[in-house]
Amino acid sequence: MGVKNLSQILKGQNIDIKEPIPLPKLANRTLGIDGFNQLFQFMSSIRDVSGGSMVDSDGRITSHLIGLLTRNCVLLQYGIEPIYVFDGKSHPLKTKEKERRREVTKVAEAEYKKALAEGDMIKARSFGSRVNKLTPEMLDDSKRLLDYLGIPWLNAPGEGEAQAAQMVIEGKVWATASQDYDTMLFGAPTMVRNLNITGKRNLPGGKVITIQPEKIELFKLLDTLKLTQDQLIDLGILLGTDFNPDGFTKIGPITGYKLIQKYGSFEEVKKNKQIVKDTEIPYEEIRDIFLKPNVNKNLTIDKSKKFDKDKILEFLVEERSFSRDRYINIIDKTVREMEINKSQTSLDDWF
DNA sequence: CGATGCTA
DNA sequence: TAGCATCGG
Repeated sequence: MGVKNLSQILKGQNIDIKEPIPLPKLANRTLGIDGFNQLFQFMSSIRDVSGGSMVDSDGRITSHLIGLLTRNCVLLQYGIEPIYVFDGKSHPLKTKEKERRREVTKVAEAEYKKALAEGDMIKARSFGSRVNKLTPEMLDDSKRLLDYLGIPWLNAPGEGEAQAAQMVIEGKVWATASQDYDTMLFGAPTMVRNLNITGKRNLPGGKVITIQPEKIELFKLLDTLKLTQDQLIDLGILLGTDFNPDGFTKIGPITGYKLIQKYGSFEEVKKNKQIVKDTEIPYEEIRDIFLKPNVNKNLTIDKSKKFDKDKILEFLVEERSFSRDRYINIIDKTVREMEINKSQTSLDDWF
């Protein structure tokens, strides 16, 4: 989850580069979605009362399937075309970050079990949401459901985020749908934030704000921050990325931004700033992860699969204990809306 | 997460 | 009927 703090820099700027974009305005747009990222979001938010995952009658986890079904039905109803991109092999430099995440999961799991044993459901829920493991079976389930939903998916050779960005660059998809700015470091010209969180969201301190999807363009981001793409990447490295998760002590978004503004590049910051001088990181290699990412170029997206109501129901109701009554409405509505979208599109083509 | 139910 | 709580598997 590197360079998350980048948004804090933007808050200090007078220009607001975020452009609100309501879901209907995304009709007929193709969005590249980081599959793993999305599945983890579903895993942590879709839980039972005591903080556990949702499971079918055989004990297999279904949280990710509930999320995929409901989320994508809404997107399809708006005529939005999601494409899921799954991570392939991660870069060796990401090992440390992956170990850190594994450790967080381990601690959360222990605390979760402890809270359950003590009957502290508030605590159990809190820690349970951090126990997220994605098994190969769950990944297979997800791809199977996407097939039945008629949603294309593909396996990236490396980072899913990087592959999605490449596809925006090539014009294969209109934007990446993401929550953090990593995708911008990979050079995606357009991203959509908050695609997932519609409506109201509770903030710490009892405040409630209304969240809506917003479009962010790379050129506006660079213009506003007066940075080049290379400098944006260097700034990311100063703040910490997945490939140097610790960043540098005492360098947060404000200081990091000032340093890049003042010195122009990571090398120059390193020459002049003691803490950076003292910390050994393979910054050239990290740069290359963003500048020459491990991606497939000019790949063809398989759009042959169609939304198949019967297969969805067969899979989820027969195999995974879903209630037909509960989900038939959203499925039928999706079929209806997609028909309307189709007839409108063909009408537009005619005239 | 998003849909639905309950309450004032 | 808006706003919060809870359910779903």
